[in-house]
Amino acid sequence: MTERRARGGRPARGEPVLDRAFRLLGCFSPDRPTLSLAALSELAGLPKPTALRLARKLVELGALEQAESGDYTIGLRLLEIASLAPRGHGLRENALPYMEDLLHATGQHVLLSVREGVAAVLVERLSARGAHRVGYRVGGRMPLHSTGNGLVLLAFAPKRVQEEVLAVDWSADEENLNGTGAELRARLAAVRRNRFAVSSRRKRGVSLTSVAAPVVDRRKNTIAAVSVITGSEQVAPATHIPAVVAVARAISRAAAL
Amino acid sequence: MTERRARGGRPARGEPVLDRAFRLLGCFSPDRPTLSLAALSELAGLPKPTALRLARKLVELGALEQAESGDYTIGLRLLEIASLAPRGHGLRENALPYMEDLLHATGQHVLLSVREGVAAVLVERLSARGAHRVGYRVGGRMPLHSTGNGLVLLAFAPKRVQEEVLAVDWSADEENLNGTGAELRARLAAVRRNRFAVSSRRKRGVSLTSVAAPVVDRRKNTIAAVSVITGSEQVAPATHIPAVVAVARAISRAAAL
DNA sequence: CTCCGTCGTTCCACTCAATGAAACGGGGGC
DNA sequence: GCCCCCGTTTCATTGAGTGGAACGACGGAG
Repeated sequence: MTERRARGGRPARGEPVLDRAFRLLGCFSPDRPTLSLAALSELAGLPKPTALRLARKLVELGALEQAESGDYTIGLRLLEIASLAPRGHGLRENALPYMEDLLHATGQHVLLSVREGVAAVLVERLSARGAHRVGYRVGGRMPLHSTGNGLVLLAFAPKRVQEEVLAVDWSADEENLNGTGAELRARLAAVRRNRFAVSSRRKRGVSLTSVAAPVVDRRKNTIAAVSVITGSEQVAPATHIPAVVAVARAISRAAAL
Repeated sequence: MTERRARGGRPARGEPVLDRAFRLLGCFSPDRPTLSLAALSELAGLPKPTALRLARKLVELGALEQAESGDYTIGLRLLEIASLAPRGHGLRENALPYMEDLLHATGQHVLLSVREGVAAVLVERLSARGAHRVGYRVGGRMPLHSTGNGLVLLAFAPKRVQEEVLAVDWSADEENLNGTGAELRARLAAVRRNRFAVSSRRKRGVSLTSVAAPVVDRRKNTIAAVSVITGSEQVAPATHIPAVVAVARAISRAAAL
């Protein structure tokens, strides 16, 4: 009689818990640093009870934190763990003093980034007092084809990665002033020859110029890139090339230990 | 005939996957930034096949990375996610310029930390050229009872937390020069009254003095602590009190936005 | 005041994703 | 040759994970 309908039961195609958990974590972004349960469940595409259960466990583990309002935030535990990433804080630790030198000697911003797939991830940023506000955020991603750091990382990346980036037509990218296809290819060759890159890009009207150089490990593999960013109205960017190259070498030596 | 023995089957008491995954991540430490599968399985107390399966999934998700040697490392993806923690990089972003001022104006190291349970977690550290090497690592933990930052965070923490710390007998702690029980209690009262803390501790023979002050939010809740660390042979630490207090207020204002 | 929408939450019958003992192949030391 | 430890694959077993439904609380609109 009591016509019992199937209640719950597994999802059509089961998806590993870990994938879902990291999808939850991935829902946060600079624009959305805090999220309600409903938003989380919506963004991650998970049923509410599932999102709740996962979020609670993540809070218990310290990966998330919960404000009094009930909204969720990324937790400190993740920072503790992430600070052990050799390509992150490990690298940063060695590079920081040299980056400070570079900041005082040159431009408005000094950036340190590493390649992750077909993007550059910003590991550290130092900014001079009263520098132009830039959109670059530590932990954020930037394109490989239209930034100084990106060009360096791309030029010394495996062929496979280069082809993947070159296959895309970037001509619609407003910020990109580095050309596409053959043009970009020539640029990369130049970067390999000179062992530095100079690149301009347009950001909300103003054009910014970056000078970048590779950081290498013992075996001369490029592991990161340092760059100085200056506004176009400043002194000729070429002035900074020797300083950037020198600092990149210094960091390479410090990181080789 | 083919005497089939039960193969595998669930563990005696099933343990959530997420707990295990984070246990794996928690196995890494400053001394052990890279781990082999065997080490991972050993440290996390997981059967080898289970450790392998989890580690592989974490690599797929970017939470771990694998060197050519096969050893595992913390991955960059975690840094990307962690950089969205409001109490981590969010706070840091606002504090950094003021911390630089403080560094140039005063001591050897400038520290920014927040409380996580009964420990202080270091969110940022700036060090002067040629400063004493200190064991403090960004992302690392320090005790609440024996550091300047710790005392500030403890003094303004909920009663519950204070009692938990006070209940422990710290007299065996070699580094602690702040006393225990009633002594420590009096110290905390003083910190609340003065709104700054001065604390010394012994580190490998040399004694270091830190001057710390609270960073507060709009509602005057203490959310972090800034401190300057100087070697004992330097100028009187008290000299730095006004600077530290002023910078703490500046950061409070900047973080209130 | 009532109504309605949305939010976080609990319940629980249903399964498949997760499990780990066993067995395997390969490399390094002795 | 032998042994030992490493990472890996296999597969019978089962409880951890699941989500539709239902609930109480809050708040804004009527």
